[in-house]
Amino acid sequence: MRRFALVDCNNFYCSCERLFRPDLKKVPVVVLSNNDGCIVARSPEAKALGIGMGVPLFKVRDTVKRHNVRVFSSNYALYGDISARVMQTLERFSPDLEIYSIDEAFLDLSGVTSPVEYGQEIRATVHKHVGVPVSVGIGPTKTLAKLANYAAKKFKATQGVVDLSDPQKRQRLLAITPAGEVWGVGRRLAASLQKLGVTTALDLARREPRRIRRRFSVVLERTVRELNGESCIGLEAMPAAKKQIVCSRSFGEKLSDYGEVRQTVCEFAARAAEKLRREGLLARMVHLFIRTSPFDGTGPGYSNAATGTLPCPSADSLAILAMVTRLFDGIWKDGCRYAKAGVMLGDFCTPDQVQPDLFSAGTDHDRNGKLMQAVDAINHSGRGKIWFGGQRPQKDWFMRRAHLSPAYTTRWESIPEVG
DNA sequence: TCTGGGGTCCTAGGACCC
DNA sequence: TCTGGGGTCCTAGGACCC
Repeated sequence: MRRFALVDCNNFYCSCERLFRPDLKKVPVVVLSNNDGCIVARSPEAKALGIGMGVPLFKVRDTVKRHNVRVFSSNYALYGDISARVMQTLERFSPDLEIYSIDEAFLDLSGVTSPVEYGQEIRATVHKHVGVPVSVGIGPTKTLAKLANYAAKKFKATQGVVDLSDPQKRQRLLAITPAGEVWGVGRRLAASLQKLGVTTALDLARREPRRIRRRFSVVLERTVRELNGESCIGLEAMPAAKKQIVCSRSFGEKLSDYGEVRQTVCEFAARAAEKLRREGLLARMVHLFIRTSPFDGTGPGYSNAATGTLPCPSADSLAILAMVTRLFDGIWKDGCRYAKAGVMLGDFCTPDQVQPDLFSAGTDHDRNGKLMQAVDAINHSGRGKIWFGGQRPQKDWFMRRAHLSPAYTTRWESIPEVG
């Protein structure tokens, strides 16, 4: 029988912050989204205080103050590095591993004879080598492994490992799990299902897959089958090639000045182009959007976007910047308080798939490839040493990060000392 | 005062083809 | 009265995930 495990770090960002701060054990900790906007991770103590996931910080200020909740800005340099260490450790436990997100991975455990003990070993090893707590869910399908992981986190008695290979055990858990907790069932679907009298995961599992397909979609049909132990979603050990790259951000403060917003979108364009080159891809499609805040009652609301096609697929910052400034002039409107903008690249191909322009000598990629390599190499050692005309070098106001922890593992100056 | 960012997949409908 | 059938490609929008 096939057997999948889902290994998921517990409150990952909070656990990372605690790694070098033993004094934060047992106290409530939260981590914020970009711009210090919303709460995106909570320690168990913070959850117990009733602080919800995704809640804007300003709405829980009182609770934070009253219970001395420790607040951190998101520190992706730290989380990315810790994540890589966790994944490296997991690789020892299965040759087939799919890194599903920054804090979770699916493992193929098909040959393993005592999965629960194996799960415990995984937990202990990650804790010893990296120091963050993980939970392990095991099942014959990915959806069931996900559900097992949910149970492993929710019920203390499981000691962080749950195996749902046994159908009876499976049924007992499904019966007490709300349908909305199932992987692939979001808020909207949960509400629609409710109307059909489907409230628990077991209700969903007992529906006729064909009818679910007709009423909803093939995606939900697969979910139903997976809940019944029929594996429909395989392990993807090779990360799929990206289909789009986005660089977008809310501004640290509202901007109304043409020049300032223009510089900012150029900055996004340059970052997106950098990501594109790191993937080794060329883009044909360039998309730009700007908008005011939907929560801002003080000015006129405005949101607009434009898409352009490059004459020749490119990863050249200069070509992409030129396109973005052209698009920008097409959608700019005076007198608005802009809150957010973003650049999206898409319609990718690889350099060997490019059809060169009949009337020009070589592509942008040929002409500027070396220049881009040099720029990336220089900027790699610390952001913002070289930038293009129009682009805005990063400034303090660009993003609020008032509660940032040190980059303990990725900057020499920030390595903790033991006295 | 203060509300994240980066992705994927599926479906329906229109344009167009023979 | 009554005007086909089968197919592809593209886009926008919706839903989901972390």
